[in-house]
Amino acid sequence: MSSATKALTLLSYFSTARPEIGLSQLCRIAERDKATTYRQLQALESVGFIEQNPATKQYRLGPALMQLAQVREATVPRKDGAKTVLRTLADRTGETAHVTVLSGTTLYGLCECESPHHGTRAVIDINTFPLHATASGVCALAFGPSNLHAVALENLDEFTANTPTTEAKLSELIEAVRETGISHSDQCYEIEIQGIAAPIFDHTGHLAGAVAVACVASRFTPELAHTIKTELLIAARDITHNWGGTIPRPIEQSWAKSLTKVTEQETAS
Amino acid sequence: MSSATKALTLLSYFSTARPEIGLSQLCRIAERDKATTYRQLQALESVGFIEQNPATKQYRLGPALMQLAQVREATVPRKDGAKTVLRTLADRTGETAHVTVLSGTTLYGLCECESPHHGTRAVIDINTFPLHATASGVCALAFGPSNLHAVALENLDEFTANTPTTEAKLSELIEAVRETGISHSDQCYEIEIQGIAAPIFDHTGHLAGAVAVACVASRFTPELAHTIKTELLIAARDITHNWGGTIPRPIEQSWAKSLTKVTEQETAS
DNA sequence: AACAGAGGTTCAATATATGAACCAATAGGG
DNA sequence: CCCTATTGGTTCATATATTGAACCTCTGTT
Repeated sequence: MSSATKALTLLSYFSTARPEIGLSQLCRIAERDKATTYRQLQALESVGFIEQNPATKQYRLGPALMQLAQVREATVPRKDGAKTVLRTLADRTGETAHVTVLSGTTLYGLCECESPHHGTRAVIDINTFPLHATASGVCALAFGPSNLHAVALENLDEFTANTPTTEAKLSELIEAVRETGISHSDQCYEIEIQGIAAPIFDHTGHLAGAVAVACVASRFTPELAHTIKTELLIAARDITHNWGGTIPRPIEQSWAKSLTKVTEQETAS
Repeated sequence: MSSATKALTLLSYFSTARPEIGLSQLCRIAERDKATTYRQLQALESVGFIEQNPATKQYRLGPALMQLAQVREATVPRKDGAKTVLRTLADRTGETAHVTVLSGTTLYGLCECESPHHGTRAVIDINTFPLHATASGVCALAFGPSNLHAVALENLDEFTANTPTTEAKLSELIEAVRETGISHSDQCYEIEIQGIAAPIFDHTGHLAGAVAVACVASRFTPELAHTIKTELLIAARDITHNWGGTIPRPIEQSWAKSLTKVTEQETAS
């Protein structure tokens, strides 16, 4: 881990829940030395990545991030192309929808949209999604570059009793997703949360990310699952299109198959 | 300069004009060693600040910036509170409007809005504003913390023939701004561009940034200047309000005085 | 086939990061 | 009013991570 990486990592401790952090506090959270941390904060401040609240002496994220994010979005317009679709998805399903983007071997959260339909709802409060324990992650494993597999196996943390912590279990999940084109995580990351995800592709035909719905488990019924899957596929197509990509033929075929199957089950019951 | 700072500085070479940069190209632009630059890019990529376009192998800004910017805006909502005001300002003046924020001793560009009224228009393509050579910068010097002065004097680059490059000339400008509450830069940074700026304050009563209009010099008339000043003061009040601050009494008084003076001049001519 | 340019890698030299201990200032408690 | 426990910030010898010239490998051009 380079010193630059270590300094940058400090930024990840800031969140909407904890927007300002003091020096000592940050040292405790990050389990770092005070002198080092202080100097790293100075370095970050000098380039505008953080700034110090003059009143409290606490640190918070800085203005340079706004510019860079603007350039990023102008370069790779992901957020704009996802936001409206996400809102529709959240609205039609009544559950929290979110989009992740794959960069290298890491799956980053891009955008989240909660539905106002229910009082209780899932809140997505993670920055990087564990590949093995989330619907979006397994989706990436199923359709993303093959080197993701090794990365996933290196980190099989057990978040809940349902988390797949063995290669066998994970491969089984991945195989199922490859067949249906839709990923389903039954409380693998968080208890009480069911996740369903579909892949998004870029103009090169590679996996660009995933769109997912996080559903409170107690509300989860076969009917809702069907609605979510239907809407999810629409959203995945729309976002893929907005990002300038196209859904690969095999994926579209597996989607067609799995949706009719679901419908048959529905009508049978 | 710490190694982290050096790595972070690489990010500033990315812009909407040059969104993707290859390794060799970046080395030339930044005048850096290839091996070092490569490792720094790796470090930046590992934390999602940049990513490599798999097709071209070129680097571009990464997705982690989007999240951080989101947290920053949730923490210190600057952009939202400026955008609509800026649009109105650009619309009513017919010129390009922009907002800068002061962080430490650096003045960062936050947001820009061009007016569609004219074919030729000013484009704000800088990230950090020189304190001595821009209307916003002199505004910050006039009403910001006193330590800015020393920073400004350390860097009196001559951009045009009009740029104030001596302490005396700069002090003269600052004094004028302190009296009128409005800063005017007559082609100090870029030839053919007139800048007019007004200060913005935060809830602690300290200077938070500036709002400015960049006007193509050939269109600049006393009438337009008057319009710009009038609208600028409205914008400064609105943004200050949106950022939870208030305009200090003395500033409001100097504004009242300088606007009536301008009006007198207008009517006299 | 030879060449030029790209991205990426190696290793010794050395500049840079590190952290225990230390200061100064502030806030609360007895 | 002193004592203690915080805080943010600083110092300096030590040791570790950064550096860059030279090198490799691959790709497209002449």
